[in-house]
Amino acid sequence: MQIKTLHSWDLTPTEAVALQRELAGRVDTRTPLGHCALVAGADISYERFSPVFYAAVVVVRVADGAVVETQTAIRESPFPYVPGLLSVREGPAVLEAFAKLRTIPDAVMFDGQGYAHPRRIGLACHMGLWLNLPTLGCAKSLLVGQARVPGPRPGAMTSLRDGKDTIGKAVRTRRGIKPVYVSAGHKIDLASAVRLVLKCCRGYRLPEPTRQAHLCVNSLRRAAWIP
DNA sequence: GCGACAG
DNA sequence: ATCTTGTCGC
Repeated sequence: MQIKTLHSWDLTPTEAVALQRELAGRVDTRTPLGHCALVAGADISYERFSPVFYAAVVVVRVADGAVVETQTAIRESPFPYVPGLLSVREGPAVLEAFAKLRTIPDAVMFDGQGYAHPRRIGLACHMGLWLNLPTLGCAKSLLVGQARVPGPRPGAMTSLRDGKDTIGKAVRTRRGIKPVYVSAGHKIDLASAVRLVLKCCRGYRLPEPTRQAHLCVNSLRRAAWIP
């Protein structure tokens, strides 16, 4: 798919924060999501102490969970892990994989936060601006905010709040496991994001698109392993 | 100043 | 994120 350049990625941490502050105003977290037949999941994997990133985007058919298309990219990232600046570290590699995609998904899920971010522009929001597609964040742990533990049954949820703002939802996707934290990315509202995550869960903690992307990047990394 | 801190 | 085997529980 064609991706229009939004800005340079050659940033210092300070510049990255300034960029987030100006981009945050362009994020749309109020639009209800339309029908979704194809949902993509994106993820990154790498070896400890290595700057080489293995990225993948997997398009899944919501109806049956089948993988429709997979694209990958292997790329170095000079940017360190800084809480709150994950998109600057992982974004370039993820976008390279998206550029190779031929199937345009109806929505994209990211392994990390969307709106539930200190400046309300986590990985999913930032990628949504670049891709100009509906996106959402489905994280395994919290960056900011607090939520009560949701009930034990799948589908149970509680609000994730930061001060007075509701920034996401803690969602139980499976019984007996820790909840995931869902937040809107771009061109989607929170209710739609939660609905889609639950609709994409097929017996595992993580929704199928994200789970498949995770499996993909790990096998890609191991396949590239050269002792 | 201290603690927290997506992946 | 990654380093790592078996093991307790739904």
